[in-house]
Amino acid sequence: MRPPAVPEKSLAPVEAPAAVAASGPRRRRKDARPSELTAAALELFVEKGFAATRLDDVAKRAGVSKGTLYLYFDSKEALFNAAVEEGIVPHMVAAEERIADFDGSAAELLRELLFGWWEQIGGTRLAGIPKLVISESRNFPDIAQYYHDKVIVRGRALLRAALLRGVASGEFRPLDVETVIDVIIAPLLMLVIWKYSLCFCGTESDPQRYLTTHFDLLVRGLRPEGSPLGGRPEESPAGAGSQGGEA
Amino acid sequence: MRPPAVPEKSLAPVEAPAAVAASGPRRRRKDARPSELTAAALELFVEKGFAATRLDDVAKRAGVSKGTLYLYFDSKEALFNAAVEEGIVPHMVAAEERIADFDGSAAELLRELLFGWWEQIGGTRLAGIPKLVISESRNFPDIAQYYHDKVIVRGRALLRAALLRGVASGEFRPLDVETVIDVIIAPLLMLVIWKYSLCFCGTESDPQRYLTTHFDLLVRGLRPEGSPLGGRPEESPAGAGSQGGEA
DNA sequence: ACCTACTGACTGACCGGTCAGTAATGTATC
DNA sequence: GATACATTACTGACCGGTCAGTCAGTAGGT
Repeated sequence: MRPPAVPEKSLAPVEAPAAVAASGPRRRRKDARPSELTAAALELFVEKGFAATRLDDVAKRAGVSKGTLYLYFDSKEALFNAAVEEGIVPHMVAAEERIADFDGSAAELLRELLFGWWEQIGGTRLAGIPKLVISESRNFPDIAQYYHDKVIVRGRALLRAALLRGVASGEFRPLDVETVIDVIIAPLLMLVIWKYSLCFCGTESDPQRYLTTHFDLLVRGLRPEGSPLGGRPEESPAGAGSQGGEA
Repeated sequence: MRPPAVPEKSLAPVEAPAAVAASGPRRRRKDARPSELTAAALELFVEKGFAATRLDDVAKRAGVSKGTLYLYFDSKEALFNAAVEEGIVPHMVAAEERIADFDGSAAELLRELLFGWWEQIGGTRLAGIPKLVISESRNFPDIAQYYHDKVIVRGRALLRAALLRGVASGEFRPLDVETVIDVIIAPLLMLVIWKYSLCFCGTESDPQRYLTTHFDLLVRGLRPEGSPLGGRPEESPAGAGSQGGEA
């Protein structure tokens, strides 16, 4: 009836269980399993979306069977929650700690936030999470709410602190702070969304230049009327190597 | 066997066939059907995503049965394509025409592009399309490619023209034009994505202020060193009513 | 021998897609 | 203006494949 040997080798030629391959024959991994599963799930959810991701594929990518998945998670949705949560929270905490004891100008703090975000989130595989949340938030409002509370609110707080510091010191002009925060965040999100959605489209200017241009436009736009470009001297005209891109 | 009168009234209590309701008993609508169906499909695809949208629901919302749907479209994917295409192309053409015979400063042209986009796309139900494309592009690369060719490329061309005009006239400093385009577009896309994904989260600063802040930051960031704020006098400090928003 | 992590065949619901049938409308004939 | 036939827009029960979730059973560890 069914092939006796070669249990699942014939299928899954591409997505071999990368995370697990070298860990002995197979069994006895109760402690490591959940994170292996959430990691595999996160990849596939980002890639295909929630509804189009099959749990068989998640299990296969983690190197186990679907049954095992249900030993650790009650449902597909629970797995989804766990994958998002596990991916996010530790990094938010880390970011807050890094920023807490930062001393420097407001522009430098802003720069640290932007490029630090790229180092820790935007440039890693975690960058798929925003796209995932955006895609699925209508179907999973609680995920969106969780993401909002645990990521958006806290991220905005970090930016708000930097902006208010700049305004207080006179480094920035008076601002509609909350709206400026939106305008700062948007290009960051688009950067990762682009990467996970339309990346193939050729127009792939490198993120460093993109971030630099964004930061440069920003500090020029924020400083008071007639004020010179402050900050470190070594990053002088920044962002614009005159005519960089593909015209 | 089936209820003779009240053909499908009992179902669909919420999503009544709004577009069709008042058009006589029901039949003989061959010409109007396709656009009714694509409109219903677009709404549901935006709302739930492609995979999670059921064709029964699309048909129900358009006030017909699923069978009828297959008289006009070969498959779910064909419906998806048609919905996206029908929603987009006419508006791109219109935008290009409106811009073609625009005379004014580069900043004014930029302003026209931003706010015109909001009038024609961002503020309408078409705004759901970018979210849809982003969510599904991995699963439907041809849709993404189509969107890229017919919307992104042409939209970028409009912005490019405005920026190059400004650089040529000295109104803007020399720029990494392509990257600046990215930075201009990103907040626009995020505005509509936000609306269709995380809108419930309370932080709903109105789009007009958001666009104004974005535009204001932009022209300040783009103008050459030491240049005064040009453009119309009546929009003087713009974007920042000092401390507008919440907190 | 017992435990326990794990398996994978199974099921039941769901949904894309089909098609035989139905009811309006149009048209021909008287 | 009525009756019969033809056409066409549409219906909804049905089918087959897919997949989330289950559970009796297996195999490694102790």
